[in-house]
Amino acid sequence: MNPVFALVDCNNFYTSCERRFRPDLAGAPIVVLSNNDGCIISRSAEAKAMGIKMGVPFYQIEPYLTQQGVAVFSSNYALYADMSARVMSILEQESPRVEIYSIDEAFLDLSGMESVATLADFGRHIRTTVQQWTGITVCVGIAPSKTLSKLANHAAKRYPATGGVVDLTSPERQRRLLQLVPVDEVWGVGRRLSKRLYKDGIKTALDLACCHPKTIRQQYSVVLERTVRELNGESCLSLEDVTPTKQQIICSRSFGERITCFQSMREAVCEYTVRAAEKLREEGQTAKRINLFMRTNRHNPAEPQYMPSLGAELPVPTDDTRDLVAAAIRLLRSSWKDGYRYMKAGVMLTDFYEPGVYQPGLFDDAHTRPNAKALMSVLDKINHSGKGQVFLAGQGVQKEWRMKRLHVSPAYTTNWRSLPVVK
DNA sequence: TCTGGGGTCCTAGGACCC
DNA sequence: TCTGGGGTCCTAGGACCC
Repeated sequence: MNPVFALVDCNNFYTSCERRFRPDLAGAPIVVLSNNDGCIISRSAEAKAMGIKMGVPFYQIEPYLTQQGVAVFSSNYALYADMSARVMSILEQESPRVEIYSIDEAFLDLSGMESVATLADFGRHIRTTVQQWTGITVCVGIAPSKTLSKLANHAAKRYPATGGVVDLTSPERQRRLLQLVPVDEVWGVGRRLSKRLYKDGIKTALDLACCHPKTIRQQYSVVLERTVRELNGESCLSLEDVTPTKQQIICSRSFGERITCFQSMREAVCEYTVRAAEKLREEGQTAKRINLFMRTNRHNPAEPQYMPSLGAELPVPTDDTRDLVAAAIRLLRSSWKDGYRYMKAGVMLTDFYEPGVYQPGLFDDAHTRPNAKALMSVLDKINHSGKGQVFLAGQGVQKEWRMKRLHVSPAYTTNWRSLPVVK
C-alpha cells in the first residue's frame, strides 16, 4: 500500500487562540510576543498584510503598532497548550494514526483512505470539524511523503482558491508546485543550506528534486539526500505516532532585568532546576547528568562578555529536586563571576535512565533519601492542583529577574478564576 | 535600555584501546 | 632516517525545526 500523509496545520495559531476569547477583535490585526515580550512570534492575517515581519524585536515597532491600533499579547502558553489539545483530540477521533508534531500541527496517516472518500473531501471534513468545534482554522496538505505534505500545506495556506486543502498525490501536480516554490521553503532547508544551494544554482524545490540523491549525499549530507527522495514522492520519514522518550530536558529563560548579584542568580538557577526536575518526573525518567549555562548579552559588543557552560555527573541517576538543585548550585558556585550583567541562564538534564534500571558501581554511594518518591509526588500534586504553590526557599520570593509579560491574556480555559464572562 | 525557548539529528575530532 | 591502523565512544558544535 502506498503511504499517504496529511499535514494539518493551524493558521496563525497563537493569534487565533487569543482572538477566540476576544470577539471584539474580529478582523483586527493581532500579534503575539515571545517570552519577555522580546519579539513578534505570531501574526494574524491582518498583521501580516500590514507588513509586520516575523521575529522583529518588539521595542523596534512598538510605537508603530500602537499608532496602527494593533492588538498586542504576551505569549500565554497555558492557553495555547489547552487549545492545541482540543484540536489534536479531534484529529485523533477522525483519523486512526496521528503524530503530533508541534503545538499547532500534526501528521495523519491516510494510507488506504482513498477507497472511503476522496482525500480532498476528507481534508475538507477535517477542516470544517476543527473549525466548528474549536473555532481554529486549519489547512490540510495531502501527499505521499511528509516533505511533500508540508509543501502541499504551504500551498493550501498561500492560495485561498484551494479552500485550505491541497491534494498533492498526483506526480504532475507535484511537479507544478515544486517549480513555483523557492528552495528555502522546503522542509529541512534552512538559511545556511539554502545559501549554499543557491550558489550551486539550485533555486527552486524542483531544482533540488532533480538532483541526484547520491551526489547530494556526497556534497551536502544524508539529511538532504532524504529530502531529495521525499520531494520525489519516496517516503523516507515514517509516521511516529508513539512519542519517543526525550533525550534531554532544558529549562532556560532570559531575565526581565539583567542579573548582577549572585543571590538573584542563585534563585533563578534554583527555579529552573525545580522546573526541569518536574518535567523529568512527568517523563518518568531519572537523569545522571546536569548542565548549567549563563550568558551576558551577546547582542551588545560593548559589554564584557562571559558565557560559561559546564556540567556534572550525579552519583546515581535521580529525579529528586533536592539532589538536582544541590548539583546545580555547585555548578553555579564554580562558574559564577562578579562584574557581569547576565541576561540569561539555563539548566539542562541529560543521560536518562528509567527508574530502577541503573546499575551502580561497587563503590558508588547509591544512597537515596528515604521517602524521596513520595515527597516529590506530593509536591507535584500540590503544584498541579491550581490551589497554590509549594516551593524551595532557594527559589526566592521577590524575583525581580522574572520575565516580563506586560500584555498577557487570562488563562481562560485552565483556571476557574479566569473563565470568560458573557454579559 | 530593548533581540524566545525547547527540542532533534548529524558530523568531526579527540581519547582510548588493541 | 625510520614510530600502524582500525575501531569505538564521547563531546562539542552546527544545522535544522516549530
